[in-house]
Amino acid sequence: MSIIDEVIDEVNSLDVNDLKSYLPKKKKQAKAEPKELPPLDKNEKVVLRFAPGPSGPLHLGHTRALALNNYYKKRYNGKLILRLEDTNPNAIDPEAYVLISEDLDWLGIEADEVITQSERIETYYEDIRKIILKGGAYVTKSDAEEWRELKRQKKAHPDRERDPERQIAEFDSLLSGDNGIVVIKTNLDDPNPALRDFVAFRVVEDPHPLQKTKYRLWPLYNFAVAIDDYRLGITHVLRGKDHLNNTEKQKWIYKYMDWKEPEFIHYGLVSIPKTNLKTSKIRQSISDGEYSGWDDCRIATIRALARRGYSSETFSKYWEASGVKEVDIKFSWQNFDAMNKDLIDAKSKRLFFVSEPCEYIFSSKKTITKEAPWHPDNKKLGNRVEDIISGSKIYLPNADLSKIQDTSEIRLKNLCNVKINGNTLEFSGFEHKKGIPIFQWCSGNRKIELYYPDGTISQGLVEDNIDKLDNTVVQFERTGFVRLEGDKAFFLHR
RNA sequence: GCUCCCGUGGUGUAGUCCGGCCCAUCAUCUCGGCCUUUCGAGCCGAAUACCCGGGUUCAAAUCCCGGCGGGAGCACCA
Repeated sequence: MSIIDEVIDEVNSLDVNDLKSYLPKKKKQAKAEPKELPPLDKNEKVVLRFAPGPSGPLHLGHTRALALNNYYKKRYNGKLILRLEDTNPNAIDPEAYVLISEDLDWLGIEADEVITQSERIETYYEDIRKIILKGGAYVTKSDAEEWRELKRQKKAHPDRERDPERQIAEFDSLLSGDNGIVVIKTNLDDPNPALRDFVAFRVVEDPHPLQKTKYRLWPLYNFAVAIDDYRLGITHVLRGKDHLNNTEKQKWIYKYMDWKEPEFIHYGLVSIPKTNLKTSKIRQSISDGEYSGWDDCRIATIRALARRGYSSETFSKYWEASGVKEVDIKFSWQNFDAMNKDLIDAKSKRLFFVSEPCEYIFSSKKTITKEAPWHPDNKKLGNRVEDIISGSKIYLPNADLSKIQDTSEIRLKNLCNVKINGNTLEFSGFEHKKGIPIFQWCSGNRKIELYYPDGTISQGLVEDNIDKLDNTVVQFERTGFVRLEGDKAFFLHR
């Protein structure tokens, strides 16, 4: 009998309960401490940047780059530069320069420096001259399609081979009125067609919102970015995977200039479901009158989310938890909302909200006092108190009424029991009875409109004492968290 | 089509570099139970994952090969 059979027999003979003692022990959990994002390679002061195009205010999609860059800035006591990339005169909303700064302020992110690319055009001119002189760039006035077709075939355009002095002369002619482009030479044999020779400058005659007609030759994205990242001392470029090819292009500029490259980190793409983030589309809908503005509660701009009552801290928490991996991820409103709820729950006061109110008259021998806590757990917030005299109007939510009999006894939450008799609510005691339906109610006629992000609007009544809660986040019990704004309330989440 | 990146529960994430302490972490969601003057929160419990197939190895989420799947780029936009 082999040793294996012996062991099998022995094990089979054991009692089930004895066997349990052989199960591996559950390891006790190691740590509840929040996990950290991976460290950065660093030998020097960390300098990061956030670089949006000023085409509109910031939206949810921008907050990942912002949160991650700001995280590392704080972790390494580094520096964060806000760089406004306004080198396409046709794609600029002049208001965006201010809107973006406001959005950063609201998020609680402080840029140590603000740079506007359109103020740095001379720098770009100087550096491209150097690259041309080194033979790293050329000017062509050829037809765009012809030039592109040659690239597709991995062939050099004749203009590519001219000597640097000639290229400089051509460059000057672009500054003084000719049409053409400046191209960075890369490897024409590159198997990736996206990486063969890319345009560094082009002519745009349209006036720039800030520089007006001062310039006509404008740098394109990859050129301006590479120059600025170096000139501004950026040590770590942290951005989305969609920039993978751009990184390869930008490296050519570092190579020609003989510059040390920053560390490039690319995180995966985020898809944000059921959310329109396209600035141009939102702008169109605003001008069509469909949306009330950049802060319409149906869109996912920072200002709209702020108006709904999200805490700015939620954004950084969410993105830090999502990490910097190159996997593409799906944004989860559910997880995001759960994090936000964690932050606001303990400090949000509770209010009754009565939708589709039905009017009743309260009847009792004496005045009854409502004494309801502002928060069920956080007793420090105290109570809201209200005297209800016989003959007062009481409003009850229609949806709840439809579930009960006309003559039922119900409990008015935090007040007393009543019997429904026609349109009268007759006092029937204070005793807490099990199983009796409990109703939220309102005595006043304070109307409020509740706006949901899906566009629906619910009409209802709210407790009278909301004035001092204007512009704060409260919880309408059983409905969800909302932010109050005058006679409107914006739905945040459950 | 070409080039590049990436595949762990419904979702996000830890572990992958340096194979074993991983019958796989944490959060959220879902479902029970407790508590509660409805909701929420809290507490207790349950369910759910290593894309597939080969290989290497005593041992594979982890290393190798091949599939499959997802995403991005191929602009005189950013």
